[in-house]
Amino acid sequence: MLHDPAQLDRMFQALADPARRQMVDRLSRGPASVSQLAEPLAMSLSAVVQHLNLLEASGLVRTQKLGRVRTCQIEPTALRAAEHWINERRLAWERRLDRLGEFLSESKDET
Amino acid sequence: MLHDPAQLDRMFQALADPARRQMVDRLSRGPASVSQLAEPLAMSLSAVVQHLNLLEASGLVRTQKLGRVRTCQIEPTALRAAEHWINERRLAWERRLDRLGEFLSESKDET
DNA sequence: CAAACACTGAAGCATTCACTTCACTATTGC
DNA sequence: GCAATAGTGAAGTGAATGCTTCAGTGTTTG
Repeated sequence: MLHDPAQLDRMFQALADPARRQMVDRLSRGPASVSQLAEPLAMSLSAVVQHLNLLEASGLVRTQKLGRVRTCQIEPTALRAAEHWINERRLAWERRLDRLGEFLSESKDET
Repeated sequence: MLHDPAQLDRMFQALADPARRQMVDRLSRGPASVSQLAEPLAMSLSAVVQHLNLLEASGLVRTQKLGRVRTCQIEPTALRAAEHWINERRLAWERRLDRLGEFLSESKDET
């Protein structure tokens, strides 16, 4: 399920930028062309393309060009990998807390 | 559930660095002091403290100082917020795919 | 009390980032 | 074929990042 650490790195790096997250957000509602992605963003088309290339390199977005328009869509597997990383750490922590809680209430029973 | 966009920004920013993710990973297995966090990392203590301060500002980690040692632990609510952001986008995309699939198989039925 | 310990903070420095502009290449529509 | 469209690529710039070193500050411990 894509546990390549370098890939994970590029993914979190990609998600770190607000403009890129906004692009992912837009794409989560359906595919879009580069100019459509650019439209709500207060920056040049060129800047958007640079962000997009990063998103593609990170695996979060896939694009294909038909004629002169590049259509972009979300790659859910990559999103799932990032989600999974966070989830595992959080669960590890929470399981630890649970065990600690049990331990405390048990040792309370033993006078 | 902490939807402050600036906070989300700081969180993803914090997760973007491999050293900081390694620190979070370590903390998911239980609390640690600054020097314990620093131990596996190939950088100065000072650098680690700088990362740690970022992690704390992002809300991902909480610390408290007793005597001369600062003990750090994970703040699972923050992790959950990041997880949630990703999850929502992924689900939106997947629901869209599902609807599309239904639509296609339905229109196949109508000759 | 002195030395060791566990950080903390400021300054500096090299690299990376997020842009910009401008020039350029394919497509498409008239 | 020519103009408009959709995007690409390279170079440059200023700000942000990720370190380093070094000089502290409190806190324990022998």
